[in-house]
Amino acid sequence: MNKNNSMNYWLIKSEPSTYSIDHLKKDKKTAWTGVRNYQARNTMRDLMQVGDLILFYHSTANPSGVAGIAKVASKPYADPTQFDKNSEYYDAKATKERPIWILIDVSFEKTFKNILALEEIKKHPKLKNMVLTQKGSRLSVQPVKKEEYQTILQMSI
DNA sequence: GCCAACGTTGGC
DNA sequence: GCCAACGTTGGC
Repeated sequence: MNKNNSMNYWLIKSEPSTYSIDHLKKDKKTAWTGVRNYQARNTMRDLMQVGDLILFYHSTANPSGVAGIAKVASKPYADPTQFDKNSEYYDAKATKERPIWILIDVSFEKTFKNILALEEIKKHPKLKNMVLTQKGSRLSVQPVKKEEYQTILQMSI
């Protein structure tokens, strides 16, 4: 567990055709279901803390980019879809006693006036080392440095 | 639609 | 434990 009380920053990806920032705005809060990657799971389980701020990223979109801000709204708990036989995220190896997939709730914070396109993010010298802009990076839940977060916010105005 | 890069699976 | 094959992600 992360014992340090300072705020951390994150980025989560979603395809807007499946779940966009507008969906989150309408729902106000949602369980971030369906993450089936261990590294992303570990980030949600071990590192994210209630109140941390999250860049909400639209992938496979026109354009792809950061669409707004969300917030960590719960402690980690078992992703209910792993137990649901009718869900595309069902995992036969998971049990209630030993869940495999852990998630957090995310709540809506704000939508950017304009999507901050990946192209713009890649151009900015301060964002060269973001996990997002690394070649081949596919992580759907990833850490963002405070400086990177602040740079993104400034660019979004 | 293409395809590079990545993570996972499973044979050995 | 290695690594080829496969499925997925996600930019373009």
